[in-house]
Amino acid sequence: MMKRQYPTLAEVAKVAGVSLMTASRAINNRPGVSPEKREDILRIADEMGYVVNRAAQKLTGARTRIIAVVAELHTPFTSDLLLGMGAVARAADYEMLVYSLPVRDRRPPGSILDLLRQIVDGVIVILPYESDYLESMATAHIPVVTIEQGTESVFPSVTADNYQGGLSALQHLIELGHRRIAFISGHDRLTSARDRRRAYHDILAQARLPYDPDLEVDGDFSRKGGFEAAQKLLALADRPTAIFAANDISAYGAIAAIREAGLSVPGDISVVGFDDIPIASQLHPQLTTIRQPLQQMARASVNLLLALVAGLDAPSEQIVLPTQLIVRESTTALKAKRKKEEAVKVGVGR
Amino acid sequence: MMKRQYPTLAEVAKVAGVSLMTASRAINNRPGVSPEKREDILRIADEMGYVVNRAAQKLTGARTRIIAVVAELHTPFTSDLLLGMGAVARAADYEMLVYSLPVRDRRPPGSILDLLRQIVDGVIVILPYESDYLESMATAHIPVVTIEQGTESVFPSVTADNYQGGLSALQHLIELGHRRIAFISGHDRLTSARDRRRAYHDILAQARLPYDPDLEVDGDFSRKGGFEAAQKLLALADRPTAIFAANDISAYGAIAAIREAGLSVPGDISVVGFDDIPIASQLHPQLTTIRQPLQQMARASVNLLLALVAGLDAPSEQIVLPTQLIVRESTTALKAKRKKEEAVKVGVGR
DNA sequence: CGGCCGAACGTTAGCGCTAACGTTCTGTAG
DNA sequence: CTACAGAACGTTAGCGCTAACGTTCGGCCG
Repeated sequence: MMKRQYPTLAEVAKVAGVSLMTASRAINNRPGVSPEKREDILRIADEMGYVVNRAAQKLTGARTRIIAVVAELHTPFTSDLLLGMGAVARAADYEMLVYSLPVRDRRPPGSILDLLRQIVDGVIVILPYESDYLESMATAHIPVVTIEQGTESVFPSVTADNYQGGLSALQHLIELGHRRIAFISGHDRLTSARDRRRAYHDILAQARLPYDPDLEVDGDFSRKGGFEAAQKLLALADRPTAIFAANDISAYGAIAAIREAGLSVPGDISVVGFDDIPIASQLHPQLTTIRQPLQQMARASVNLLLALVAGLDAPSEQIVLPTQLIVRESTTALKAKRKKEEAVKVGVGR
Repeated sequence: MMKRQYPTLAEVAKVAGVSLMTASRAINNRPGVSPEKREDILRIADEMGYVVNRAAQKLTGARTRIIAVVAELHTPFTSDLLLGMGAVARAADYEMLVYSLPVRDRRPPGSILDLLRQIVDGVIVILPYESDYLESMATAHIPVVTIEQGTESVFPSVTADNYQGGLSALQHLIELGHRRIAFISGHDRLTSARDRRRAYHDILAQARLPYDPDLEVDGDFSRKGGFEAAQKLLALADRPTAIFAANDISAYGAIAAIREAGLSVPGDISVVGFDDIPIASQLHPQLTTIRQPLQQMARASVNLLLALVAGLDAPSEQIVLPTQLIVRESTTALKAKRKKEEAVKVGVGR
């Protein structure tokens, strides 16, 4: 269908009165062409509306200057991450394509890499959860960088420091005087959720606070989950004075439950989230949370990938980027009176 | 780099003891091969891990069974739309790639189509606003379907019926007895925003309600814009009893402002949004709104595109899909007393 | 002034595939 | 028994490009 619309390199070369190869060199900015001729060719190519055919390019084994990102599109941050990656890629004169992974697809899309490697030079895989098919990807002979795969990844990876972020969030609550701190967890399927939970356990130990299994409730990373988890926490005889929710969404669910119970945030209960989703600074109360370094993750992953593409044998690097505590309205110091009570009851931390 | 890892068709053919072309026919499910041989070849190809090289395929002018979607990734619904499109495409044995348009990029990405046509069989363009570069796309010789481009599109297009949706929303308010209805608008840059505004003007005329310019305030499609718009409306001497916000986000902004002013929704003021974003059914109050037929839009656009790809000369079809009024908690009938007052003041509508 | 070197170009082969046309062979009509 | 149609296969050319070699030619050295 519709042929002969775009000129080929051969046609450009003919018009320019040079050989095909000279035109190729000129266009790909390679040595072996005199400056005048190069300029000539480029001008003519432009006038003729020449566009390289990447399919042909790829077929010969050359780079196409396209990268791909494989991601579950509606996961909280993917769109921000992708936007960042696109910008970084474009700045490096690369184009970026996205493959949208079907939601919770059971089938390994290892074949997706088989497809992509025929088109692009490298792939970034955003897989928030551990997956069997990561291994199936190892056989696809194309540079791969993973995001959010934790430190066990076979590929070079970039990830936010979920563990340190969790520590900061909890440290913040402890500094505000809280001793009875609950944790609303996410799916353990997610590497990030596990790291945040680990931070919770470790900080208790570190601050010499007792671990109460009643204070750890599953929140499913969802608003509903957070809501129900908070209800369970509020029903406890000795309810917590602060809650660390594994993500912002469930934090807001918890806040809704707390308010519905006639209590206030942060007056009665302080709440810290994780992620710093955009509305965290707009919804009331503005949420104290942990910000993920999305822009840095985007930049790091693309740069890492491009290095691999360029053949720089970057060792299987694991880049972990720092998170940041953002203090807003949803947390406050434990009231003096209750603080004293707590101190008596629990014993003074560290 | 890394060559000779995947077998080529020629190798498969050799192992199967047939010619290259016979193997090609077998794999592409074309006539001219005996059933036994076909089965044989397919089995061997599978065992050898053969994967068609789409770059080579495309180079010969054949279909690659890949489509692309060009979209601004973080626009409200794109992710839902894309998910739906991906599912439909996969069901038709097509793969789908996404090109993430830089946010409010001034540069025409017409060149993007030049890139994509070398790789895919057709493109869906999601452009919520009118754009000059749509025309620049007309020259790319590849099937294109647009979404949300309104009826002036040069390409076959699929869109939600924003006008009818606006009418339903306002009709709902009128049926509840409201006469003094405000409109919080979006950017006029967006086709959808313009259609919703038009519905507002038309319904006033239709219901013989007076048009009061004070009741039409820009809300920018954002939470903040909705918040500020509502503040202006509340400051009016004769404030509205109902608000139609051009999208859910600004509706929630408006609700926040109303509550901050010590009024209740829907007790004092009813609010209708547009879009039915996921949290509209979760946030308090659950929002009465207009649902966009995203799944249908996804299905229609992909099917339309695949028809074009198949060469069926679908005329430049403009598909407009119906929206749906979802009544939840944010609207209620105007209180009898006030209703009477209003009736006297304004005159009875239609 | 011959020889040699390197920059500037050209030619050839082939990436993996398919369209288009050849070839072979079997069955059947005349 | 010949002719011939049609299914089942094979061969050839070429899609647009680049790697890997040729070729040419001006300049510089001994």
